[in-house]
Amino acid sequence: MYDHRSIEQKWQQLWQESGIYRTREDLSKPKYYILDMFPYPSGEGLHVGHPKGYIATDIIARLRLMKGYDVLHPMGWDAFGLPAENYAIKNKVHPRLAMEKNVINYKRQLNMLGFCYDWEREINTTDPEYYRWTQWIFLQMWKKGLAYESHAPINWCPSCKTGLANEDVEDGHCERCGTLVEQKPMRQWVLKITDYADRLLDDLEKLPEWDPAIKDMQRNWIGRSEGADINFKIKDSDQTITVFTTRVDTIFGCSYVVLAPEHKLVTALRNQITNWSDVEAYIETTKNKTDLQRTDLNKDKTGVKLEGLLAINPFNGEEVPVYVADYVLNGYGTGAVMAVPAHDERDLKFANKYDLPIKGVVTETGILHDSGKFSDLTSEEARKQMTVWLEKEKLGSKRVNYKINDWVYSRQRYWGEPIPLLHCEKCGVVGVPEEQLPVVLPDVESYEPTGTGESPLAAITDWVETTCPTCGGPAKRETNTMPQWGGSCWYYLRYLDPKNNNELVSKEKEARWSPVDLYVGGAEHATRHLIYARFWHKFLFDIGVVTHEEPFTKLQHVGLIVGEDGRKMSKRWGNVINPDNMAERFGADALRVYEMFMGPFDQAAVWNTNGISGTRKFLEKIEKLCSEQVEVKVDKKILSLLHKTIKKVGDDIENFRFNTAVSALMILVNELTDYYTANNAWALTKEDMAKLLQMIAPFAPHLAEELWEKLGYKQSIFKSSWPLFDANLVKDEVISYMVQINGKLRGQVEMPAEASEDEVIMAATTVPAIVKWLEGKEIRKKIFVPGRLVNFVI
RNA sequence: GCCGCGGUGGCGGAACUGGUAGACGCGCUGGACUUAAAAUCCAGUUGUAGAGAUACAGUGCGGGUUCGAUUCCCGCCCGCGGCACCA
Repeated sequence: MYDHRSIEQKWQQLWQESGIYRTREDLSKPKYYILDMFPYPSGEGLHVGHPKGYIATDIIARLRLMKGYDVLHPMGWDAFGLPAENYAIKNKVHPRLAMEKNVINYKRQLNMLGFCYDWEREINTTDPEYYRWTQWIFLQMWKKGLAYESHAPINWCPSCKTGLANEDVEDGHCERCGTLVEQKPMRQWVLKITDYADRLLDDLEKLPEWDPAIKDMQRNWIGRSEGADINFKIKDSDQTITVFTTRVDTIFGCSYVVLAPEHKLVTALRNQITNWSDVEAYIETTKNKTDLQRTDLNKDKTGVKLEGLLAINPFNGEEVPVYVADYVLNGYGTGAVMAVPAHDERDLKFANKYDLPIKGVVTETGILHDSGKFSDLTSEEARKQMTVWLEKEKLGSKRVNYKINDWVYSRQRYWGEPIPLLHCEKCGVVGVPEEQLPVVLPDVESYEPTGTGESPLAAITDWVETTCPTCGGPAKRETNTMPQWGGSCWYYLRYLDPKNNNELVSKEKEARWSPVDLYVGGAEHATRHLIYARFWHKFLFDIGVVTHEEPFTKLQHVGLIVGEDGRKMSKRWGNVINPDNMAERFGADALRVYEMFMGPFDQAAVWNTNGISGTRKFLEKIEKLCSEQVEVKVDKKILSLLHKTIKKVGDDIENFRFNTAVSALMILVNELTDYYTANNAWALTKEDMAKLLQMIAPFAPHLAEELWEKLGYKQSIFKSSWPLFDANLVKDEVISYMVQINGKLRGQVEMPAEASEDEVIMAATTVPAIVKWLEGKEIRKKIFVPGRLVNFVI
């Protein structure tokens, strides 16, 4: 039984005093930038699931340190956001105070687990010296026309009283509080992420070391689809309905055209529509539906025919009726579709309900018929030729559409970065001059959201009212703030040069450390933070601030740790396991090893407190084995096992197979312990026992340091070089061949590694267990796999 | 509906490019030590039959390829995650 409390405290203090984990900026060494997704410091503190990813990066960082890299492994706080603000409203304290308290607690917990962060580079998104640059980047985007003011309806959370981005809505509900989201027209700032949609999609191909699951989620979210815009002239009118379709090839089966209820043409054609009151009533009812009601797939399709209107199919001149129906979304494509009930499920439902013609034009084998001169072509070929024809006749054009929408970037809340813009009566919207940044978030009387479309900042008259830097006349500050996701879009760059007062990162530091070599975090960020950060990074590349097009070379997602009841750890279920208790009872080292041993890193794992006692026992064994130097009687087999283990542990760590690395170490320690018990001697020399400790060190740094010191080493184990394996010792001298009869294992035979095929087969036929099976049988085939097996087919 | 991931003992999970299925750990059973318990140590632990050697079955289900399949192919079932009236 070792005293983990004193050992862990001792080494944490020594590490802090020596500054051993400070990044050296040693240009003679190769760089390695390893990053965790920085946490939001919540009031509850860490639960046992949070550090899983941090443990993994800590292990890899320590391995790389020992392998001679200049390692950058920083940590910081993503500290703007709603929970701190809601806490502030409830308790009438400044959110900054709650946040500062939480940060202290988080930092204590992280240090308790022995992480090797370089705390001199700590950043906090709520620090004006930090968000000065968040505002600066926003300003550059605004100058390039990538930030624009919009009045379109957006997602509005009536409980949080703020607008939300599409990414913040889950299943029609507010991602933060679960309230049903409404559509509300509102003035807002929007970032034109759609301008980067193509690059965000195409450049995923340049990221071979990204988790494929995350890449797929991003592809899905961007949702590129290729098709064509097609113009349908309206009979007896100079207006045209442009529809978007990915299936031009089915156009000869088009039996009607549909407009979204919000489509501009509906009101523009009002005078020609003879049943306007019906149409108006329909539009009114859709307006009152929530998005969730509108997009419910199971609901009946509804719509109203626009009497008096006929649209002309440009391919065959056919006149088809026009409907308005809310199954067509105004926000996607052109807000109008051509309906082909024979080849589209949704159109079919609608056609059946309103008794519209259903005309098939493509066979099951994908060949067109009844399609004029395009008949007999394949769908694919027809799409090409028909699009060419459209462009030649000027009746339409090729078109690419995306599901991703521009990023609604303003929030009507207090605890966020002020948007650095002014509204001047004469000059319109004016950017705050760069030398006046940061626009510091002022203190307010009440943090309560107003619900008026303005943030609580609007109440501070002497902050809001200012002068226009362009004309010197009166101007008002923008009172909306940035969303939670703003500060995290670029934080990985600030770690490179956290105290730079002149630029967000210097050219030298950027060139030295960019891009991030390894980034680890939760998959829930796939379509938010990870898309936003790539978007900002590409923008920064375009304006020459960074030198790479992608910020993160390798991305690995971490699997959740769920409670012992199989549910997500939450106060609500009372299944939260606190790392403080676990570290107190079993030690930080045992907790670290356990979390890595639980299972595959990227898969969800169920917490089991019994399991941690197993890794504690493992560490006890090592402690017993290594704390006292004894006589050495070298055992060749165990020496070979040591070298195999060195190879395996090194490979496994780099490939996120921590569970099998730990298992390999357990096997080695078990062998050494058994030998020690039987012979009262080490099976390995002191130098080789030290190699065992070096392998343990990334996983259990405190115990490894302690035992390393006991073996007589004066410098930290993390200043030593990662052991190399001897390829000759990894190879087996004697191979145990399995002998099969008809593919079934019937015996084994030990042969020297250099034995020939004939020798092995010879030996195999004489194994008693095999002789029995071969007796009186004819061997039809002999299969020999070098180093593995012999199989007799009889 | 579309995309992705997964299904192996009582449990978490191993198994390299098709080659000993169940490593390692937890739990459980029996034993040693102890007045007793905890801790520790030893033995066992997929199922069926058998005292045992051993035999047969066995990696979600049904087929296939192969000397040999958890691994490859075809067709399903179930679970998880993402997207979704996206035309």
